[in-house]
Amino acid sequence: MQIAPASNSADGSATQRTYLAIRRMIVAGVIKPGEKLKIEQLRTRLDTGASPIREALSLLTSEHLVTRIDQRGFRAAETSRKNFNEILEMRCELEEMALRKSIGRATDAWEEGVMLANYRMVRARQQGGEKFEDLHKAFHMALLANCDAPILLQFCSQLYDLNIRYRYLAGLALNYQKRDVDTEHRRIMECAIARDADTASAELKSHYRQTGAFIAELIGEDVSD
Amino acid sequence: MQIAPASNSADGSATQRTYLAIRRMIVAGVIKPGEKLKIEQLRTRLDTGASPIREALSLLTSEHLVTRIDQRGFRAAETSRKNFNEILEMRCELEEMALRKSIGRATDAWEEGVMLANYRMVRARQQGGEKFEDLHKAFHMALLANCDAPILLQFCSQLYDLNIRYRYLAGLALNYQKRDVDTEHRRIMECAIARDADTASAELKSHYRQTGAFIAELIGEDVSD
DNA sequence: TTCGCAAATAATGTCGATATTTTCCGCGTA
DNA sequence: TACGCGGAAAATATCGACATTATTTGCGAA
Repeated sequence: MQIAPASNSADGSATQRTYLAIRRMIVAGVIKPGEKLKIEQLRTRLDTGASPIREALSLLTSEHLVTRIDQRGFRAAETSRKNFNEILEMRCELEEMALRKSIGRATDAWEEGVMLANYRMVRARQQGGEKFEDLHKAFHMALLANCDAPILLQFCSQLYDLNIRYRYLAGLALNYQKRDVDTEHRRIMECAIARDADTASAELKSHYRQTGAFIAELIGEDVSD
Repeated sequence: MQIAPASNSADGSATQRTYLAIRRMIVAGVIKPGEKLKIEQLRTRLDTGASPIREALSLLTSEHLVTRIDQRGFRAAETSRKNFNEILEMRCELEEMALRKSIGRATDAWEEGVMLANYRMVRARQQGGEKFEDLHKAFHMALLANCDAPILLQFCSQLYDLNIRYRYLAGLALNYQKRDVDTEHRRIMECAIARDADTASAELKSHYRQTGAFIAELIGEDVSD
């Protein structure tokens, strides 16, 4: 098995770097919901021209992290409880689909990939580095990676980022330690590797909904849904 | 009820126009799968600068209509039977979700919107204009429009375009007349308006799968899935 | 003839400048 | 004081030009 290195972020074109940088800032809450994204401002901040920024923002618009109003520029997407609920629900539906497919086509290589991703994630938490969140996503994506449905996979990835944004905004990277999240992850992984799609799906959704319920409370905002 | 005009395509920024123009060309098969999309070429063809084209292509990349290889430019996305099957399946799943939500929240205004969209679509076919395909999409989207889940709706819209591309490539805008598609549409609409979510979903999926099976055959290509 | 290397060609990606549009501010009027 | 109308300032969107990278072409050697 070819072990992939832990993704370099310094490579690639200016557009790619800019895209990743802005996305990171929005997801991590450095840029707040609704905040204006001025080209000039980003230009100096990221030390690049207008074109890469514009392209990056266009991409982010497709991903619902940025909204665009014609002739009036870009803004970080607004957040709302309703939006959060939709993301959570969609995630449960689509990840279940992907997980079942993944398990249905299980191979040794996939198993190993999941195992490795879990190991890296757990280690990162113990070491307390900043890498944890990326590896957390990598673990969840590794579970789905075998589904052989690129579009579905991309939807899941997108929804993951939208969801994690709320976690950052709620400011509870810490809260994780209270629940025994490592155990939850291990249970999901073990069910998946044991080819038990029903239990794995149930555990996965429960995992998401527990975190989800907690965050939903913190969002304040009365609005209906 | 406010009756919306049948969408102007000449308005908006250069980026918007460019985006719509290129998307239309790819979806309609004027640009073939895998074809190189040279900036210079598009620049003269659409009479605009490089920036709007680049932005438009970035957007289309997110929608799986264009692929990008770093430092090597853009190409129209490849097609394959496997890709088609994924699109079809995703569409059935997601549109069912959206339709059920839409019906669950049914209102008079929504009913009227569906009715109107159907009327316009049927009329366009009879008159044989080029507007039919747009109005066909408008009808299907009208069914889902009430779901109150913007992300889901966008996924459906995206998948619709990906799917219809295969119909164009198979070259059977005509084939439609053989089956009584108007009746299928009417049945779906009537079930939806009658708040019968189960039957409506079943009819909708059957509608897609009938067309889908027909197209899948025409794709040739042996490949596994 | 075929292969590989190197120059020429072409295309991408990026930058800085400009025209157009929006936004902000202050002034005059009811 | 409140309102609306300009005009100034700022920001967006777009263009044309340039640097960098890929691709093709042609030449020489095995």
